[in-house]
Amino acid sequence: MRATLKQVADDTGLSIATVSRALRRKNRRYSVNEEKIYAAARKLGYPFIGESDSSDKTTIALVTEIRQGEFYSSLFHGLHVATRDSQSDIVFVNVDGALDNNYNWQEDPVDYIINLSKKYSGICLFLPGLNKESYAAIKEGVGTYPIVSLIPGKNLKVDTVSFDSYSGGYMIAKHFEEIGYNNMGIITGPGNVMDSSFRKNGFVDHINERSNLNLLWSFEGDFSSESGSQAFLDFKERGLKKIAIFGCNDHSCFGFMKAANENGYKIPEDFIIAGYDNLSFCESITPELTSISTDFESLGKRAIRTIENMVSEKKEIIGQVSMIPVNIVIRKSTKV
Amino acid sequence: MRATLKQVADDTGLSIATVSRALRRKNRRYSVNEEKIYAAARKLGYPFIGESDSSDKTTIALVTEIRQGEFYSSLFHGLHVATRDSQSDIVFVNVDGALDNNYNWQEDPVDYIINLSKKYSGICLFLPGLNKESYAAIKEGVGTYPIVSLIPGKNLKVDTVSFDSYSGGYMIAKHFEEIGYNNMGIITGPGNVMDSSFRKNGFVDHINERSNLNLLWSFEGDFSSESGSQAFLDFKERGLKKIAIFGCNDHSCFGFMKAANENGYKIPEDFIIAGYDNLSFCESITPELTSISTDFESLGKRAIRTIENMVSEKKEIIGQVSMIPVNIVIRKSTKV
DNA sequence: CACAAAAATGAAAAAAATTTGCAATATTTG
DNA sequence: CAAATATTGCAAATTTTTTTCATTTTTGTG
Repeated sequence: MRATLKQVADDTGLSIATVSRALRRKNRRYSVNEEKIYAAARKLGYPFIGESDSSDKTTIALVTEIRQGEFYSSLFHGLHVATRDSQSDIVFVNVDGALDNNYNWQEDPVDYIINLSKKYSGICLFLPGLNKESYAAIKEGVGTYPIVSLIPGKNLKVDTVSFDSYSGGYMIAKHFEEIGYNNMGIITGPGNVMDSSFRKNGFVDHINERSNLNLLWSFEGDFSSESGSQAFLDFKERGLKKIAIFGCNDHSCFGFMKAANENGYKIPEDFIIAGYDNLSFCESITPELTSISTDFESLGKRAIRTIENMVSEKKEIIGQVSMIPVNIVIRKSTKV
Repeated sequence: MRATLKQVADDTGLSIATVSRALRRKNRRYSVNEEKIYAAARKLGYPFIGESDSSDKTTIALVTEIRQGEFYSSLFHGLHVATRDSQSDIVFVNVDGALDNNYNWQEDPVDYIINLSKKYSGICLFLPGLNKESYAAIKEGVGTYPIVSLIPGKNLKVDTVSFDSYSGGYMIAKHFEEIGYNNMGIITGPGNVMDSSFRKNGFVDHINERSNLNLLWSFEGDFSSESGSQAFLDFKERGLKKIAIFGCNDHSCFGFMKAANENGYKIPEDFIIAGYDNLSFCESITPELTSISTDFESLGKRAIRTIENMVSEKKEIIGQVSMIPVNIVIRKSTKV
């Protein structure tokens, strides 16, 4: 039910007239009753002047499961900065407790997301592990409403703006080749996370394209530092040396490097290694870690521009994909 | 001006009646006109059913300058988790571009924050570097409205919920003493950031309390990894050895340790070191870094409970301070 | 402490906004 | 292609909000 002045009046014990006057007044006076009225109006959801975010700015929601780690800050920061010279504001919305530690969904957030479309002018989804069926259901639910996923996927029904993870993996393999390594290894990420697969595929595909390159070792990790340490134990057990290792994210590499260091291995003598994400810690570790850097501001700008275009044009072209290029930052961990 | 159906009708070119029916319909039909109506209603800020956040949940705004780094993710995550078993929802609001790199304010966000009080039921401020006068102006502007600062300060006019940073610094000094170090050093943070001063004061005060303890070295840093490296150069130049160093945040320590490592210094043989924040990298560095761990979930819970109490009780006790205890996590960097 | 001026309040009238009944069109379905 | 269904605009009916006016409360001053 829509909130009316009468409800606010009943809630505060004041008359409708008083409430009306207080809420429509231009400058607040911060008297006890006025505060009471404001509080009740907020509680009951009564729309009052000054509530609307001024101007013609549209509001875009970034829907994500807020987790810890530098990565999420970078994402928020990038999107936030991207709004500075655009017509849009951005709000961060959490899909609560929906992902477990293995990046699988516990509860289906489809209905929740569909409902958000009533409130905001556009939606950016950043939900790794959300499956194809859920995307389809969301698209079905919102119709031509502007919605963009920031996670790469195959044949998704929604538009996608994401980093060119495939090229990232590819660039690492190419870099390894250029500095003279033919034998390579990989620590993969969670199999159900699309982004992780793309990174891996780009790397593996370049190796397969060249007859002189070999993938000698592969370890299935989960993006955690611990899995990097486990990867090292496996690596050590197999007696591998002198190979070039691609860790599908920086954290895996940190765990791997630390375990290697504790076991007396030396970089680049015993192996070289490169990661993905270019976290700030890449520069704080010894040797500094080569990594793929992603520009969240570009990602944010493109995502917001895509949504703004959808708002104004209402074209029905589904499944458009925008790739944001990534860069390789070469540091000492791959300097021979 | 408050938005009316007529405005939405004019904007869409449909009649008032049609707009009324579309917006009050229970299940959406996603026809072209209906989408048009929804879009216009959102744009003009017309309040429609399904827009209000259901239930009786109050919405609390966390006002911060979104920056990169694990720290901010932890803060968001902690506050988000804290809302799970409370009556409140939380929204993250950015005060745009207001802090420069030296943690000084460029534009005064006071008016903006005061305006937010119309929209949300309570406000958490996390704005390091905001000065006393600004806090006073905000308090003046919002009256008895529930507002809490998450940054410690001296004699602030607003309630504060913050980590017990002073004790954190104190605990480090005590730990150093217990493991047999009498000579100590400190890398401080930005002088205008209160939290940084408290950490330092706790550390220094413990040293001053004991006649056998000496503060041999102090370096003024700015919380960055680079300043940690600079600190090392200064440390090396002075020929100091065998002292216990407190870096006022983990990043300073990372920079310091890396520079030390590159210069052939060994930990714990040449010095021992402890940081503050307990970032995940503390476990990825060799040796693992002793640090003060802060529980953002507790901070969030307390902050939210404080605001909820203020909403319901409306008591006028200003300047209450809640301290959230911190813990020392002892790792190899201080194991002798 | 009395007294005037200013501000706040509620009841009810006036104005404005929203919903609904109805008939005319448009679209879909068999 | 006709029947059924859905959409739309106009105008009447209803609901909500604002304003007017009289009364009460608060504030400021001698």
